[in-house]
Amino acid sequence: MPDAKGDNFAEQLPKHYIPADVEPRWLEAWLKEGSFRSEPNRAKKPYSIVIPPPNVTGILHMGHALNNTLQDILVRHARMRGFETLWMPGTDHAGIATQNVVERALAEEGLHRDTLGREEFVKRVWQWREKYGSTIVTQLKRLGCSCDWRRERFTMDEGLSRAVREVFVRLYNDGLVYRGRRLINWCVRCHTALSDDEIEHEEKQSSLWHVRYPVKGSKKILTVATTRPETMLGDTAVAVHPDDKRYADLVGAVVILPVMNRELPVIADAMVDPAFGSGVVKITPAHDPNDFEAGLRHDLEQITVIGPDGTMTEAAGKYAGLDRFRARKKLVEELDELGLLAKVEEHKNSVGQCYRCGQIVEPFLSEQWFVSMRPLADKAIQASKDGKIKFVPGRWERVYLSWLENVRDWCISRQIWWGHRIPVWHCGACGEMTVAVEDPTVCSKCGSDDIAQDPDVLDTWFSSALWPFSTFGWPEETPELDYYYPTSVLVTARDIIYFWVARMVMMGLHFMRDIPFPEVCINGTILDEFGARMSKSRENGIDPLVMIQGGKQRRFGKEFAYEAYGADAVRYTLCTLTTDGQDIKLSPTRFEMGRNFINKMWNASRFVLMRLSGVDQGTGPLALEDLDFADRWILSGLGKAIGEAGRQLSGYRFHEYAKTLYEFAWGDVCDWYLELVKPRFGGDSAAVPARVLTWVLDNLLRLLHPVTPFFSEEVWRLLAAVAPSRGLGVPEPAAPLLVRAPWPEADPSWADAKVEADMEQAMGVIRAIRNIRAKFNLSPKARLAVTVSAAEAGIRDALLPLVDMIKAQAGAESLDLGIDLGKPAQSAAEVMTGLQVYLPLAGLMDVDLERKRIEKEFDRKRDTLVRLNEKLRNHEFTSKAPPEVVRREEERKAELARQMGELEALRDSLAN
RNA sequence: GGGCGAUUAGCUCAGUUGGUUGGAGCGCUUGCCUUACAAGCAAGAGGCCGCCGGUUCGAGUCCAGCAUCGCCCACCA
Repeated sequence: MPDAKGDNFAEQLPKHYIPADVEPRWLEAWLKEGSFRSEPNRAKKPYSIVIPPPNVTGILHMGHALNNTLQDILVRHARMRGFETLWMPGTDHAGIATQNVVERALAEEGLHRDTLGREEFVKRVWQWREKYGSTIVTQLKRLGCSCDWRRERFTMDEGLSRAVREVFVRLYNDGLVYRGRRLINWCVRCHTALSDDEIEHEEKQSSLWHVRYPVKGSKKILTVATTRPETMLGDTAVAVHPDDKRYADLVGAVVILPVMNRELPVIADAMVDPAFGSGVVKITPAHDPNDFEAGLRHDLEQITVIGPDGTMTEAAGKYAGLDRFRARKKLVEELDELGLLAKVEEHKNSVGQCYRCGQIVEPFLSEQWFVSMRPLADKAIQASKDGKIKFVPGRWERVYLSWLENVRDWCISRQIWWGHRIPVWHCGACGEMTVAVEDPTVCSKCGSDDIAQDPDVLDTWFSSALWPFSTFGWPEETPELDYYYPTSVLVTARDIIYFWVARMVMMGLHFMRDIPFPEVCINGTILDEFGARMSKSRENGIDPLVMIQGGKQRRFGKEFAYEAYGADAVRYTLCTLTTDGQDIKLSPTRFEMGRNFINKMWNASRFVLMRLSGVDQGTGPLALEDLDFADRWILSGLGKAIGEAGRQLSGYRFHEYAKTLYEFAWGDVCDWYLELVKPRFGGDSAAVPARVLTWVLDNLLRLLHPVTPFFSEEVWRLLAAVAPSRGLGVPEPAAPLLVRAPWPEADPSWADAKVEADMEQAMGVIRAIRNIRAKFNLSPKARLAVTVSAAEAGIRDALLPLVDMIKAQAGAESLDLGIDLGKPAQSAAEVMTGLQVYLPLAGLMDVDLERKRIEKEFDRKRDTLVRLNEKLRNHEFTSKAPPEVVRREEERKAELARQMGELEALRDSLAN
């Protein structure tokens, strides 16, 4: 660790902040000190967050960076506020995603899971996880995430697996888990069932084929419209609307299914929309959800013509063995040749695709396990309606509710190998199912030992749904579960409101009899600089690690090199961009903003450290009278900033929090206070400004810590070397580590509206002088004689004690302050609220330029005055607007008139 | 088909409960290597707040409609 000793150590500090020299060091130190550890502690209030567990296959992307930065800000803030704070980390086994990744890796070695066998394959996945599964965890640490890493969990851990089994068995016993032969979504590539939520719908241009079905024993033809002709091979009926007069006589008749020459009954069912197509629908119970239902109503046969691998089955006759899309093409050709293709229309329809591999999914009839959602969902709806769960922004509550209100039963069985095996054993002897938490050895009914465990595994989201309590040891009644549940808030992205948030609420309410979190903070989605989602195929992603550590990155077909902005800069930038859950258009250059801010803070800190070394700050309390005007002003600002920062964080207004710090730190402290304090470090007057400066920096670091933990911790350490004890009262030793230091509190006595107003006035004068300097291109070194003419005594008196300060900041040799002082000859002027500033420019002034400037100013004010006069003459306004508004406008009018008078006089004086 | 979000400076975005003269960062212009910082300092230019109505003494802000873009949902044979 770089030395922080010796009087001039601060001068040795680099002029640019170098995150790479700082961040890894603190990472290690915090972990070594156990700074993020948490234990149940009855003496303190708990604050807990469970991390949205990233997939073990995952590598950190910008969405993670944003989501986890926000969580870390909340967690660090809570920790500093004195809560017993736990951020619970972990990863998700991500069944299908991980299986796919490992299958691809095996394919590179020429291996396939089927040749390895289930046991060996699962072993390989575990090995893969051992090797690569901690990648994202390391990356989260690098980002600065202050999780209690000792407690890291994995959804396939022993404990969590136990929770999964327990939940399954209890739900089964409650009648909320059941098995059934249903039409589910089937991915022909992943070879598994999927839940409705795992399907992504995409609108595609397709065709609507009209096919002629001859009526048996008649010359009549029924024309049927379909978007999926290949499924007609599995038709078991055609249907018309019961009230459709066109076909009333045909109900009960029989049609001949083309190609297959199967006889199909014509049935009447209200599901048919007579206005669509010909008003006749083919019924394919095994390949369409509507038809499936209709098939049940009419007791129709279910013929599966498309198999699990996406090829046609034996039931498809001569099309057996053909890929489903080839079969479609050939079948359409055959129908055309037979003269049975009435017409083909353009048609848009949405096609369901697997969210993991993108393959078009098939409705597929099979035996699956389901969770009965209605009773669980109703509780989750009630929790929200009772206000027990609040969404931020609130609009997401409706999204959550509409899903719950329309939710259908959840297909939870997956025909893959990586995941929680369903705890059900089928008896070969009697067919009974034994559902048990512990592996049984014999059938629960007949006692036979000829039992085999169900081959299916559970949907990944089944175990994720238990995350807020399974991670704390449920079903055991652990101290953690008791202490940290419910958690304090959930921070996540909107695309998993259904998958995850709603299901956690359902499971939490059912098994813990309490909500898992009272608030759900939904952060925006990170998009590229053109507003597109980041994806590998678009090559538009921005790697957070590259932004943090620097390096090369391919984007849009080109390779770019980036400097190391540092984790703090990435965090700060993301924080400022987070406004009310809006999506974020991001480009790599945005991180310069965070880098610049931290660099500015670094240099301000260097300045303070350099000034402080060797200064005796004293040991007694400072009285307000001891303080300079500038000290009073910055303390007043500090108090406001502390209040603001805390309020904004409590309301999840991350952007406002960052902005508050930016304005106070860069605007007030750097641009003004540091400049004001400089002259006071010359002689022996340094004790007071040193104390205040130390205190301001101390507080600022604490305010910054949640968002820029590394930088602030580093400066905290450096500050301790020159000012181990701090405070405006009797100085007290600072906390050894900032990460555990208390969140600042504002002393109400700091607030001083008069000081702030006077400072505002003085700043105006300083800016006016600088403005004139710039306008007339005066050398920065030119020492000027300034005249400030106040309109009234109050203004003069307020400025009187600040004359030296104004002179110093504006670079004035002299400053003549008085009431209604005339304009010195050949001077430029600035007319401001309550006063004029004059600057003599003998020989330097361009009279025409100055006249134009004055006239422009005058015209602008006149226009305003005209509008203001109209407003004030309007009786509606003066009678209806609140009196203080009217009064304010009256005052404004008077001031405007005064300023116009001054401008007029100025213009006239120019003529002379 | 239903719902949600967005539309404000050249770009990316803030804008609290309606109330003086609508802000920031980047970019741009001018001048500065001023002993914390050129990743900086100082000064400045740049806005019919998407369009059209309405409510109101007063609308970027509230209401209705329209347009454009984006997202989500939906059993759209």
